[in-house]
Amino acid sequence: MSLPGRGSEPAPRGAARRELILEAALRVVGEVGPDALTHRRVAAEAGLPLAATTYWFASKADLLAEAYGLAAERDVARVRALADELGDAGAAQIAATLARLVAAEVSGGRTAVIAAYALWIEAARRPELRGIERGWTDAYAAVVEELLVRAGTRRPALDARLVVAAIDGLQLEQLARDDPERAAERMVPALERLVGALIAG
Amino acid sequence: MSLPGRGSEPAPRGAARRELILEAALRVVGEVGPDALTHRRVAAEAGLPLAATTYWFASKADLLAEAYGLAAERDVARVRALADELGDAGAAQIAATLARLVAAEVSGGRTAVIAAYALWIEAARRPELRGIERGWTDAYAAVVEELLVRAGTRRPALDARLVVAAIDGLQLEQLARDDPERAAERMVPALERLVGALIAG
DNA sequence: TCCGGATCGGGACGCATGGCCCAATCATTG
DNA sequence: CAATGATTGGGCCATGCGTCCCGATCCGGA
Repeated sequence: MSLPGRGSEPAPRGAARRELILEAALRVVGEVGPDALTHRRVAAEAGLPLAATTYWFASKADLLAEAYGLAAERDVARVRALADELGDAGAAQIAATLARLVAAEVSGGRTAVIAAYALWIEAARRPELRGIERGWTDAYAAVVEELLVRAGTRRPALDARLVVAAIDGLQLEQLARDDPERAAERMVPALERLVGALIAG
Repeated sequence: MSLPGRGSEPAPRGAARRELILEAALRVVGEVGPDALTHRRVAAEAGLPLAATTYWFASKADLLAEAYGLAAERDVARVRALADELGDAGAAQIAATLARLVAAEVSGGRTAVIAAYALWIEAARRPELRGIERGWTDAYAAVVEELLVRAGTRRPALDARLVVAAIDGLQLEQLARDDPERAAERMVPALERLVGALIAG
């Protein structure tokens, strides 16, 4: 999304602001919702003057789309890092580690997770956002597929989609619970069961 | 939610309005989002005067909660009816039928499905709504569990949760696509694979 | 038939908030 | 030490909201 070019300039004074604003936007989306994404609120959340948001983003739609892309980028990077770490672990290991990652997101980064799904819903309503969502989901699935191949699946693509779908459903389930700290103990067995069954079959 | 007592009175003039308003509210939530749930908009959507919504519902929170309950009630009724129809079908049959049902929802009742997930997200933000969501998910899972037991699962509760999670994730995936009419052909193989693997293992 | 409470309808007030825009200010460069 | 572009502050105007109010209408019981 805003990847190309980053790092070339040392982010003088403005570019850093840009990211500050995007992060504030994600926080607002997570805490209140996309409809609350007003210039004023985002600026306040970022601790910046009102004009800062209108200055850096042409429209609210731009701001939303870029924030969406940033969230996707970061999330995919997180799984990819985990996949690289995992090396050639077994099925159970993979499932448990993956489950612990997503459970940690739901416990610790609750707002970010809520923002992710809120944006997903928004993409369902606005076609121009769907590309971002599909990119996110596909990239995520690609990493999972890689893991499942190492574990020995016979239907890599299909199984990866299933695992990703299950992760999303389980995360959603956890979001409606009051004890996020127990997310891991609920998700680990579920994913172990799922991956185990898929590998076996 | 509004189950008890329904059917006893023939829904005079007011009670019908009440439901009309709730349906309009769900439509608004699906099309625009929960933040757009204002008296004016809901009244307009229902084709009723502004005063109608304030008359029948004390607050927006009440309206939202009752609409949420209604959506849950109807959705669960739909799966239950399907489960009753299915009788003692095999695993593949169960998976395919279930997949076709949820695919049909995403194709035909897109707005309602979006509303369902939008409300779910809202429940993640507001603890007072979480009970409704858990009731919905649990009731749904109970029906699925019944089906899976008939199919011969060894881990009914866990597998039911997994199937429900996968359904949610897959529905969400479909919502971000532009060709909802193909939802069935994407969901049927996935659920068949999932249920097959779970039964086998 | 008549009555009183329930129900319905339209409108007006006051308030909060949003996007937009412009003039003032600041920082860096040449 | 200008000059140019980045940045900020704040005001303007429109929109939309919740709430309240009062009169019209309906309906079942006395």
